[in-house]
Amino acid sequence: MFTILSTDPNKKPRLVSELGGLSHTEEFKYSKDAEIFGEAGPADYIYQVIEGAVRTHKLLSDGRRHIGAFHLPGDIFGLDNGDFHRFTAEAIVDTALRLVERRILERVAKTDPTMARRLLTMTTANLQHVENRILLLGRNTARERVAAFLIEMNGRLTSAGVIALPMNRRDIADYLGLAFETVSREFSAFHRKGYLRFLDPMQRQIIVLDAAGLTGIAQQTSAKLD
Amino acid sequence: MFTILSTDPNKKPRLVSELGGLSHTEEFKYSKDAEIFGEAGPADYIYQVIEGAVRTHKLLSDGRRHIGAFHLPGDIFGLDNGDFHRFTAEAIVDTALRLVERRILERVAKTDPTMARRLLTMTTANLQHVENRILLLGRNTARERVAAFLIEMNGRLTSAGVIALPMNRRDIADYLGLAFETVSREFSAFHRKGYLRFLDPMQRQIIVLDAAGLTGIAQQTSAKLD
DNA sequence: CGATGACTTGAACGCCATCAATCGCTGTGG
DNA sequence: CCACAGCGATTGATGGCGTTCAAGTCATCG
Repeated sequence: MFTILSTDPNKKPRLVSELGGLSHTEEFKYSKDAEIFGEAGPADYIYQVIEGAVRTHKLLSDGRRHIGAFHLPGDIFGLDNGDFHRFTAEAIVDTALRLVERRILERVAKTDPTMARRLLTMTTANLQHVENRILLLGRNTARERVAAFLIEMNGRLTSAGVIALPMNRRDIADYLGLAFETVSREFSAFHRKGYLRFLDPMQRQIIVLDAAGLTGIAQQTSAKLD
Repeated sequence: MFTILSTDPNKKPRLVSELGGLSHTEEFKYSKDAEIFGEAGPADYIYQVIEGAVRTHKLLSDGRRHIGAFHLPGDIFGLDNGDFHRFTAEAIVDTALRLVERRILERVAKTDPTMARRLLTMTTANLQHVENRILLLGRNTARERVAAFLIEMNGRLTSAGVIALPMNRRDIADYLGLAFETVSREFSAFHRKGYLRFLDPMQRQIIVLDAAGLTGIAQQTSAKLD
């Protein structure tokens, strides 16, 4: 499932610094589609993406899937503030993660209000992300949702002006509460309008030619999804 | 807008006890539709409902309204963990609230990890509520949403077996992401099926005759909305 | 008693899900 | 090395659910 990589503490120290210079971080690698933790499983660690991408999801009783979030390099996830995870986490592509034991955080937070403050800040950021997504899912059309998604990704994983989507259309659909065909159709529509250019045949490498156009469509409900 | 009522610290002490025996709580009364605080206004207080009901909402640029939550007697709201509120809060009916100054909480939390822990717990509860609502709004039909709403309210504001809804159909619609006519139609459908009985002509006093039936419709996405 | 607001109900349209066909790329085994 | 299977994506056709527009009822209030 995963293999120990290293315990190098300063390859990408954002997590460590944000969480107060903790030692005892470990690195693991997960191959594509590997499960990182399961819904209702014990929440023993929190995670930071070093390389790759992660999706967290819930399965509904009728088989439908809800993707709660995509986690990209630098992002921290798995902080559920409970003994059990509320989502399942999987690697979207081959992924390297840094792990921190949750009980260490808990222990530190018990006596250190600064650490407690950091945990609260992270949870609040999480809450705001989810509140924004409620607006999107509750009130917006398919076109608006896809536009908002593209804007979000344009801000989060663009390198050299190119969005390199790690996830497939179905993942996006389950994130936006749409059928994957609808996502595909809206991508095509934006392409036809000249808002997007595709670089590869699978159309996951995307250049946003008209960000203002997309923003105009995504409108009100704020594109600040993280 | 509002009037000072009293500073009696032990009329409904849940907030006080949960937040660690703070003094300096005050009571205020708000009349129907009065604004308690505005979106992006300074978050100087947190609030507990003593009597009545409160809705928190956001307005979108095109006039659509999203209701984030209903707050009923005993509920605490306004804890945004930032300097500004992310929602507007209004009294749905004549309402009495207890107020606690946020800077007092902040000061206490700065040195007391237990208080910090309580704030985190409340924020996490908030987060879970919102996550459940995302499932509802992202993936469920109108029928399922209304059923889930009725189950939620049946758990939260039933007295003597009767749900006495303080909010109108439009409020419910904006909470569930539906048109108010659709809410009305689903209420009627449940009534026809024998799941509900209405006690008043405006049909806000409701007896749930078949909770299992409603639960069966609300299904998977968990009815535990608080 | 006319006006207003809350709610219900009907009719028609439109968005999006569903079902289905097709295309292109990738990888695998004969 | 090529045929074929399988996956990801696009595109088309169709139908249903929920919105929108509209009318009508009932209760409350000035």
